Amino acid sequence: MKLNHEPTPFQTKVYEATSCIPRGKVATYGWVARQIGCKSAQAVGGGLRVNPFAPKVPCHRVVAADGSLHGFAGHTSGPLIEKKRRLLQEEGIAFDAHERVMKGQILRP
DNA sequence: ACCGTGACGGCGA
DNA sequence: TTCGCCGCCACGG
Repeated sequence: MKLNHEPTPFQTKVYEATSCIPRGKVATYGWVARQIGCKSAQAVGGGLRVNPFAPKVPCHRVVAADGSLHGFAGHTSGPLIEKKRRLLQEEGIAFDAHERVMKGQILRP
């Protein structure tokens, strides 16, 4: 039985690429977009926003190009975002005084 | 089929 | 360095 709507082919690609992000590192929306051959990072974000596999797919390892955290589990702000940062720290990701992931931890194309 | 919206990215001031 | 504007792609109504 289908408890939720099935993701589109595009979304499946996004989830797959996101799953490829190794633990202890993070990737940018643009990076994921490039992996799936998409020129719009915003489209990737739009897909993760409705991601029904929230903790299953390491979407918390996807950050903005400048290293700042945007959304998580459909929330653009709030305690969920803090949780996201917490998860990353637990995985060994280091943040600077600006609450941004250090560039060195970000996967680069 | 069209339009508005959104977890972005890059560049210029 | 920070702020704002525009362009970009996919989805839902």
